[in-house]
Amino acid sequence: MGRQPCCDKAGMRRGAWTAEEDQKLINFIINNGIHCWRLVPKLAGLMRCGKSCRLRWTNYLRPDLKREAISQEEESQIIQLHSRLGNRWSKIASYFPGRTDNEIKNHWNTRIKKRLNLLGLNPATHELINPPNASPQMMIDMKQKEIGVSSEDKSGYEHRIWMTFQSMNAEENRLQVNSSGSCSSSFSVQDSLCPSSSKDNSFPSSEATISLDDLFFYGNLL
DNA sequence: AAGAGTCTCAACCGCTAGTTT
DNA sequence: CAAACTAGCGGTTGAGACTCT
Repeated sequence: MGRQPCCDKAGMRRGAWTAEEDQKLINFIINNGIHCWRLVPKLAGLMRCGKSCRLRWTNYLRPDLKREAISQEEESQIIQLHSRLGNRWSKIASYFPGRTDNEIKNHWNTRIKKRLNLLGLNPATHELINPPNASPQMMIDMKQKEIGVSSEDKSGYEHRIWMTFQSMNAEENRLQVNSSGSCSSSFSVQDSLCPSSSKDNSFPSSEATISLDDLFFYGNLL
């Protein structure tokens, strides 16, 4: 025989929490702390299951939660972390004090994911999906490491996407594209390190536009 | 003004790893 | 050791808000 069930599901309230329920939960946790979620609803006088109380507290009532919208910097960080960690939302959230895994997951699913799709990027892998007119050479010579999309708004805030590549024979490079399609690259690969098979033997140089012109097309879509 | 379509996000569901009996 | 539970996680849903026509 195992332990007692956490709650009797019959008679439990579900759905949106009322202000009164919130206050009961806050008061209880402030006065007693959190020891066992199973007992919280009973002791706090709530007709909710412990799981529901835990979720309400961690995602909404905790006093250390940030209330403001996710910033552009945070969004960039989320994209970078997601490229490394995948959908491990709690792990990603641990890098953002005051943010919850649910909040970051929602932001990803409703905004970032959509934008990556628009850019022709696979949100799961962050890699380009069939870029139009992509140079096969680029795909061979360059291994995409990370890609990010800065947020934009309707008040004319600059759209910006960036990609970090690891050239097969060279150091890491970073390239940024803004919404107008112009490019500010920071390639710093020396000629001697360039693959001999590249078109002009100077690929990718700081002047190289390579076939990332294709990428500018995406920039204009933002 | 109103109906339809879209978006947001709080809350729930189902699963898993670890714990307790 | 097995059964049953807890806490936490990621996926999904749906009500309400918002936007468009």
